[in-house]
Order: sequence, then structure tokens, then C-alpha cells
Amino acid sequence: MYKQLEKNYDHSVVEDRIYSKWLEKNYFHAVPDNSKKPFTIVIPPPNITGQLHMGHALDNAMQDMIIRFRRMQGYNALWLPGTDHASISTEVKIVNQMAEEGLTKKDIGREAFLERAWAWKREYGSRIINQLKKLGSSCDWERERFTMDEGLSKAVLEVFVRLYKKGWIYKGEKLINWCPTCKTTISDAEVVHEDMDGHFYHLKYPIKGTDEFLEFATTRPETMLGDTAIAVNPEDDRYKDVVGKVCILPFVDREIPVIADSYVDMKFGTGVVKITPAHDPNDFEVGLRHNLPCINILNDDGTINENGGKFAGMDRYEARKQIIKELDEMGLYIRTENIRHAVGTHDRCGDVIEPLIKSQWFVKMDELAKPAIEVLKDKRLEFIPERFGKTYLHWLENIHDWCISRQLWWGHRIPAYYCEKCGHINVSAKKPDSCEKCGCTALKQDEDSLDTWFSSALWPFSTLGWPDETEELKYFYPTSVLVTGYDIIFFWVIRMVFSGMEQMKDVPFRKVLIHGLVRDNLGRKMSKSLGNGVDPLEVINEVGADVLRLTLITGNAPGNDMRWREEKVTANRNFTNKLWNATRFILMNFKDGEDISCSPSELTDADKWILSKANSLVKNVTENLEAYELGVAVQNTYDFIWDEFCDWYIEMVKPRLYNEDDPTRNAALHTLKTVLITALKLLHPCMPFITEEIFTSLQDEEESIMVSSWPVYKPEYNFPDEENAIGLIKTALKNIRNRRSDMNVAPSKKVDIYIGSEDPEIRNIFAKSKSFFASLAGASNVIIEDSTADKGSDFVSIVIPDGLISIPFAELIDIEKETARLSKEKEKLIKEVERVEKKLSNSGFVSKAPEKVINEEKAKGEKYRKMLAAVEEQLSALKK
RNA sequence: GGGAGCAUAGCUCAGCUGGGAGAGCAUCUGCCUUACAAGCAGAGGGUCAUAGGUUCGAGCCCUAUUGUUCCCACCA
Repeated sequence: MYKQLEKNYDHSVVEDRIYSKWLEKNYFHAVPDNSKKPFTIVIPPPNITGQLHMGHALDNAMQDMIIRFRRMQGYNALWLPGTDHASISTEVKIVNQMAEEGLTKKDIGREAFLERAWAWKREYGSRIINQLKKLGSSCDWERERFTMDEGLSKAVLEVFVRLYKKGWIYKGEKLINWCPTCKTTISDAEVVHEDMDGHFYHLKYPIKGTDEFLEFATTRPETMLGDTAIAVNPEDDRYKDVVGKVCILPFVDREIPVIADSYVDMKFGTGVVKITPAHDPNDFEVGLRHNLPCINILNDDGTINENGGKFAGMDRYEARKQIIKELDEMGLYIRTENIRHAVGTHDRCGDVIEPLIKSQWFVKMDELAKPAIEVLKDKRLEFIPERFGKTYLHWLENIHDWCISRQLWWGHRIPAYYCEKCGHINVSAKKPDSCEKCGCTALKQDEDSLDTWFSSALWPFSTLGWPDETEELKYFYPTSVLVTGYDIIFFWVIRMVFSGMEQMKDVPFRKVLIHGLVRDNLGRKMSKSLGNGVDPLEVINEVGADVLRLTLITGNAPGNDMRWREEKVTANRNFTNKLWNATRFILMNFKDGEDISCSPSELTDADKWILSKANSLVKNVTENLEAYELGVAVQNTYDFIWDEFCDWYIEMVKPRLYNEDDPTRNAALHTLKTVLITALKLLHPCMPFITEEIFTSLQDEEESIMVSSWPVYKPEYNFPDEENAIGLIKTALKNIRNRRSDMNVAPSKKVDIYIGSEDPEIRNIFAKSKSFFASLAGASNVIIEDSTADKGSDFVSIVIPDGLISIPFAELIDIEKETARLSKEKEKLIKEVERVEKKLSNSGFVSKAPEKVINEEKAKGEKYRKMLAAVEEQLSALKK
């Protein structure tokens, strides 16, 4: 019946075996069932190019923990997994792969390129999925989705068409962020502003018809080739006269007007700004106000185009140098200032972004943002921790239209078809037979694809079958919680919310649990370039997924970054060892076929104490998990198992186990098993493998802990009296150990221990617990007495609440040392008594503090006064 | 320029709605006590960044300051 455990726990064998079992039993699969409440999590889909890193490990450990907890609680728990096509990341990988073969996208064309991309996906797309399995993730793999699946692609086209028909998707010539390396547009969210060292070039343009010049400064002199005006502030007296005049733009000999616009800051620099509407967002706005032409001077690869005159074909930075050099020769260069300023770069490749004007597709954001703002304000959507809601709101309240077209091939191609005859744009999920305007059949699809986040924005409902009205969609949407890092709130969380509100008319998830970054032991971000990344798969190989998960979950609060420390891994590995050995010990004491059931009346104080503690723990852990305080929940379980259960209860129970005739042996076995199983269940969401392994060894009524029921708090298992009693015993034992250690008494030396108390109930508590003093404090005999009088110089005394412990250590007593110790204790007690008395004589405290607190203080005062009296008696006895 | 976080034992961090400061690691002492030396028992170590305020009571709430980290932002 009972399976004895191996001496050492071997995670490498156990984890794979157990995971296979769970898969075989189909425990992860969830189907709509109206008799149960759903609990849904959709995974943040990792990129198919990705490899599991610590960020994924943390994110998924948290999700698995939550979903396992809810599954055990009886919810119909679905964790829906999948992957993201990651358009730009994947495309770059394929392009690089082709480059090794000497091929370019152009060489092979769109169709063949996509063929290669799909082949790549087939080969590597499941890699990260398999890694998630190593972590123990209980995802419903039957429902695994990919953003470019047929169904999800259908959802993408459907949303595009709907928003277009509503006028919320439009095509327009606007200033966009251009990455010259990736040769595509990117959204505002993908631009990272980095402080870089740069130069501030002071230059001047000649004013036509005068000998005068207008001086200004710029960080990007090459953009002058696209200048179409020069601006000053209308209030600026210095330049009143030049407004309306014309400057001559060198090199291209363009005449540009001097205009007045309040955008110009009079106090900054010379108060003069060159205006390049085609390459600067502010200038673009100024250009609109003043009807200025836009002159694009850049090619897609960042070189100067034909509008740049003699600089055409030159790289942007080369042109910058050359222009400064030539301006200097012309006497138009003044000086260069070194400055540090924010430069927009592409988050993928790091290249400097060039703002330029192109015709692109946009999602109009103002209307979409409104409901997303509302749901946070009325708490239909909540962030944990709350503060991230501010980040979310701030972004939404300042949102710009979202540029969604990308000059990439891997992704969802924009469903817009241009009529070659009349130029009309036909937007339709399927290619129309003919132009809806002129009927012409010559239609050409837009070459661009959609931002990868356009499809992931739909993930919470597209994965459940939308736009079809599936049972799954009706049952599992809205999902319960989204777990993700704070770094993708803008990219993803916000876009899911407004997409869900628009298409489903409800939030995609009710809560967003935000976690921080896993950093290295020095607090640096883990990165490839630094080589400081810790590979979670290596950790799993070395110590197992349970230890990895425990390390990631404990010791940090939601939303905070954490450091990865080897020592913590070791400590947690030791915990699994502790748990394993505790179980091994318990199982060694079980005999096959033995009935260990017992009635409540057979339980001893110690049994009731640990059962009561376990019962409180159930409540505590459940509440913490429900509040998404995962770290606290696990820490409390850890502490309970190690400190209360192993260090105290198991030690207390040993004599009963060793004595086959002990009438309470059964109760001990029963309690050991009951408490351990409870603790295992509480621990299971965090450490699924070892808890399963132990659970199945301890009992064979249930085949898996993961589908067993979550423990519930039972008022009848609340034993405050026994908790107090054992609390007193523990205090006494600790005090005796302390004194023995102080006096260098060898642990092997057994002595008689006298315990005196005037309170018969206290005497009774000690009388029942005599055996603990033998096994845990080196007592040969325990003698209970009804007097707390000092026993004279042959004894060492220990004052405890409600009693006095005396040990015959006459030969070991150092009078001086003992006096010093007692004096110190006396002082401490005097202070305590004074503190309590002061508090209780404070009328404010007595009248305003809750009764419970006041009573606690009174009880403390009583206790300290008694102990003080006892200590004083000891001191005077010692003097004699 | 705007916003947010953090500052608690030598180190890394918990401390959830205010009611006498905790863990792990490290340090020191003693133990191979037949579950575990990856262990057991004991000990030392904190004016909870600073200054005010609210309160009967503040590590926790408010204000300011200092240091530090991060996010957002079109000052040429």
C-alpha cells in the first residue's frame, strides 16, 4: 500500500514521468460546462523565434500557479496556450538565414519567402512550447493557437474590415517612424528614446536682399535639405522685422519664408528654428498651420534622395559631415556644441529612427481609447499592483493614432485591394471579384502586412473562436486574469483592452497581474550582450522545475523586479530535500494494511495544535492566492512545513511513533498524514512535481494531487487552547535549550527538570507534555510541582510565564554570570512593565483603542509583572 | 519637462487594510540525536534614508528633503 521513497529525490526522472502522466490523463483540458464556474487565463503568446528565458519562466510559473490553484478549488480552469508569429523578429531571422545562402527577399519573391518562413515555423515554432512543458505548465495543449492560424487570421481580417467600415482604420500620408535598417515603419510604442551624446550645430542662413543672416541651431543639419521655412516666435521683438522676409537655403537654392509661430521658444538658443515638415513631428504641425510644402529628402535605406541635390545617394551621417564642412567653407557655419539629447531608436535593432512622411494605414484611437479608460476607472479592469493603472491611463489619455502597416511579408497582409483603373480602395476579408466602385476586375492587394500586435490584440477572443459565436467564447470570455510584465502594458495590454471592448463589448480580462523583471545578481538586466543571462532550462536540469518555480515565486512582491541569486536556489533546493525526507520519515513509520483512522477524542494536544495551525494556514494561503499574493502564500507554506511541522511536530511525535504500544500512536500517524497532505496541496500550485510524487506515495485513494480538492478552513479544527498549551511548552523547551547552551551543557547530558506552577491548568499542560522534555530538552525526569519558590543554590532557574523551571546544575553555576544575566532580564522586564503601564494609564489609549488591543496589553502587563517578581526572587536567592 | 518605484540586520529581500521589527544567506557556538550535515540546537546583529505632521499609537498614512532606479515626453 505505502510506497517507500528513494533516499534521494531525483527530479530529472520524476518530473518527466509525472508530466507524461498528467498529459495522458488529460487533466489540462477544459471544456465548457455550465455546472461549473470558469476560470480562464490566456498565455501571453511567446514568439516562435523565442527560447525560454527567466522572464518567461516567471510569467508562466505565476500563471500555472494560479490556474492550478483554481482548478483544485473546483473552477473549470482553462489555460489557453499558443505562440505569436512575431512578424519583424521572425522576418529578420529568415532574412539573415537567407543572407548566409547569398539570397535576398527580392531574389526569391514573396511567395517563396513565406514558404521559407512557414518551414521555419514548423521547425522551431514548437521549441518554446516544449520548454514550457518542462516548466510544468498545465496548459490545455489541445487548444494551442498560433496568431497566423486560419481562425485567428480570419479574426484579424474581420476586425480590419469592421474598423475600416466604421472609419476607424484609414490610410493617410502622415509623419511616421521609419527604421532605415529594417526598412519598415514602426509604431510609437516601438520607438525607445535613448539619451545619446550628440552635437548641436549653430548655423546661419542668408536673408535675401540683405547682408544679414539668421542664426539658428540644429542637431540634424542634413535635414536642412528639406527645410521649407524658418520660424521665430511672433512675440519676439528681435525678429519682428525679418518675419515675412525670405532666406536662401544653401545647396538647393530654395527660397524659404521666415514665419512666426508660437511653437518657437524665444528663450531657447537664438529663438530661431529651421522648419523641416517632412522630417520632424513639430515641424510637420507648423507646416500644416502655414501651408508649407513637405520635401522628403531620405530614401528608405537612410541615404539622401534626389531632393538632396548634390548630396543625393550619400548616407545620412556622411551627408551631415559634408554639409557642415561645406557650410563652413561658405561662412555659414558658426560653431558646434556638445550636447546629450534623447534620440529615438528602434527597440528591435537599435538604429536611429527617421521621422518621415509616407502613406500608411492607421487605427484611429480617440474613440477606441474611451471605453478602455472607462473600464479602469469603474474597476471593471484592475491592475495588481494598482499603480500600473496610472501608467495605463496616462498612455491612453495621450494616445496617437496607431500606425499598423509594416513593409514586411511575414504577417497578415492588409486586406485592401486597389483598383488599377479608378484607384478605389476595396477593403474586404476576401479578394473581391471586381472593384466595388467601377466594376473593374484588375485589383491589386496592398503589399504591406500588419503590425504583429494587431493580431495579438485580439488574442483573448480570437483564440476562443471569434468571430464565430463558439461555446468556448461564450463560456470562457472574459478571461479571469492576465499575467504579464510591466514592459508590455503599452504594446499589448492596452490594445487587448480596447479591442475586446470594441469587438466583444466587454473587458478581455478582469485583472492584470503585473510582475517585474528577473535581473542578475548585481541587479542588471539579463541580456545576450552582457552574457549574464541564466538559462531556466539549465536550472531545471540541475535542480528541477519545482525549485526554479519556488525561487521565482518567493521573496518578491507583485510588480517589483527581482534578482536571481544562486544562494536562493540552493536554499530552495534544500527545502525540497527537507520535504522529501520528512515524507520519507513518515512513510517509514507506516505499516502496510494498518488502519490509521482515529476519532477526534484520541488526538493529543500536540496533534490538535498542528491541525489547528494547518487549518489557519489553509485560510491564510487561500486568501493570499485569491489576492494574487503568490509569494506570501508560498512563503507561509514553506515556513509552516519547515518550522512548525518538521522542526516541532515531527520531533514531538517521535516517541509516540517509536513506541508500538503507545495508545496515541495512531493519532500521531493520522495527524502526520493529514497535515502533510494539506500542506502538499497548498504547495502544489507552486511545486507541482514533488507534491504529486509525494501525494501518490502517501495515499492511493486519489490518483493525482492536481485534480484533488483544495483544502478548506474548518472551524471545528480550530483549537485555540491547544495552540496556547503547545505555545507554552515550546517557550519552556526553548528556554531550557538556551540555558543549556549558555552553560555549555553537552546535549547528551540528561538532567532532572522541575517545573513549578501555582496554576493547576498550567501544571496539567506540562504533565501531559512530559515526554517532550526528555526528547527535546535532555530531561531524564520531569517533576511537576505546585510551588514556584526558589529551590536554592543547587539549581538553575528559568522564569517562564506562569511558572518556574529549575534544573540541578549546581556545579555549573557561575554566580557572577548568573547575577548579570538575571539583572539584565530584570531590567528588560521593568522596561516592559513600564511601557505597558504607561500605555494603560494613557486616557487616549484606553478610550480610543479597540477593546481587544487593550485586553492584550492588560494580559501582557500581568504576565510581565509575574515574571518580574520571579526574577527578583531569583536574584535575592542568589545573593544569599 | 511629467510620472512612478525603491531606501528595513553585513548581503538579497518580505512585512497585505497603522496595534510590541521578520526570512534566506553570511557570522559565531555546540551537536553525525537511526527523515534530512542539503541537517539539528543556540547566539549576536536594525534610531525601518532624513525632517516635520496626522493619530491614543506610524516601518506602514500625509508633506518636504536627499539618494537611487525605471517609465513617459516633439524643445529645435
